[in-house]
Amino acid sequence: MADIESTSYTKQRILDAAEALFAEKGYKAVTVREIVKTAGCNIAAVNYHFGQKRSLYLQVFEYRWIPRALRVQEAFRQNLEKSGSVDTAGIVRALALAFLEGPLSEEERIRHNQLMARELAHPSEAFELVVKRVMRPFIKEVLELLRMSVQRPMDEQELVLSLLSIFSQILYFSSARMPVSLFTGKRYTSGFRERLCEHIIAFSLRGLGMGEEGEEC
Amino acid sequence: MADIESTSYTKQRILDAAEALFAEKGYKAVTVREIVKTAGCNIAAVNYHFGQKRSLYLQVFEYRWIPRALRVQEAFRQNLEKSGSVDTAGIVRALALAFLEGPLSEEERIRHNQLMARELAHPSEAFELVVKRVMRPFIKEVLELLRMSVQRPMDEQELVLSLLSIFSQILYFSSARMPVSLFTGKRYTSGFRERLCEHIIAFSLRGLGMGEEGEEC
DNA sequence: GTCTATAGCAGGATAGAC
DNA sequence: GTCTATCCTGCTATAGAC
Repeated sequence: MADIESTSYTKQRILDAAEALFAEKGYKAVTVREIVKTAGCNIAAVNYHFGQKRSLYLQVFEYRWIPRALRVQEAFRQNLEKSGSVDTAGIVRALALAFLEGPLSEEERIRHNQLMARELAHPSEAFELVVKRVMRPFIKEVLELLRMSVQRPMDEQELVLSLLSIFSQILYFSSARMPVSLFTGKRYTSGFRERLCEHIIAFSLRGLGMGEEGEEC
Repeated sequence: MADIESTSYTKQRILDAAEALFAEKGYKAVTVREIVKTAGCNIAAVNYHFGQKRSLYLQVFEYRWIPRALRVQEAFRQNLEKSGSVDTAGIVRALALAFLEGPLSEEERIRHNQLMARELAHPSEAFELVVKRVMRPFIKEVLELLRMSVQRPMDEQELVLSLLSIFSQILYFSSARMPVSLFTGKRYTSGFRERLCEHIIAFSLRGLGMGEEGEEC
């Protein structure tokens, strides 16, 4: 991540274009021609910088997705620190805020979550990388925090499943925007996003068996 | 749906093969050649029966996905009837059971949910059809039931969002099997599926603000 | 490091025999 | 209604000039 920033500007443009297109349409549905057209360069540039389409896809994760995921994790830690007390409510709120309002622009967040939703549904080599470098350490970290804070008796498996329930909502509400808009009758304005965030926090906290506590965003 | 059963056997085989492949790989990633190879027929048969690839995709929804979704809805109603009292716990349980253990074979259910997950992430004309004929009426039906049964004061929007939270978990736990297995350390045996089902029911019931009630599957 | 040109192949779709 | 044979487009990937 340090050296890639010093490399060719064209390479950066290709990575950006590729990520946006892969997120929107999926690997197979995107053509290299489309990518270079968006990036404003020639088709041979992809081969020069990445060798082949597949390795471009993997490097999108390596140099774009993973660093961004680490920024989200860092935001979670900062949210937690700001909230002072490390209780369950604080953890869930810090999680939801980091993933739904966090350090990413709205566009970046959609791209980020869609790319992940695609890998979840159809894991590839990229997924292994993400599990190892991002998900496994983060899940471990959050589980440890939750384990200490949760009051109600709860075995390890229930804790893991509850965390996955929380992630499932975060992913759903940020990936499946169309059905959410359809059934709530609301467009994704910033006010509505805050409302969604509050809902996920409240629903999940109760789901974890914590009564109502702080409710402001 | 009545007349399609009387049509050519080849047409049925193509629909079956196409659905399985579209669910697994997505529209663009599947080739017509692959479909006819799986269906054991010739490539010209697709053109004869469906005109073009796109309309084959749409007819998969028309003649396979939608009828199956209606069977799941019917299972929900029967679950509800069996449970006797129409309280919130009964509704949530009937929902989760219909979608996660319901009338579909394990294979059918994965296919069904993956196809939906794909449409959610990238809605096409098929999604409009599904919204109109399946989702909108069903959401309306379940919302009405919930509205009558929920005790705690809850506005209409909160009710809709809570229902979506429940669906998000159902979809996640049946589509994202790999990460779920990874982080729980469990394979998707029938015992584990029951455990997941119980988790979703318990988490969602608490999420809706109902305390613990019946807990057997 | 970026381009043009092109090889080589796989895809969707169709014509026409049976 | 199902087949074989074929058209043509658009894809990835590379060779080679600049």
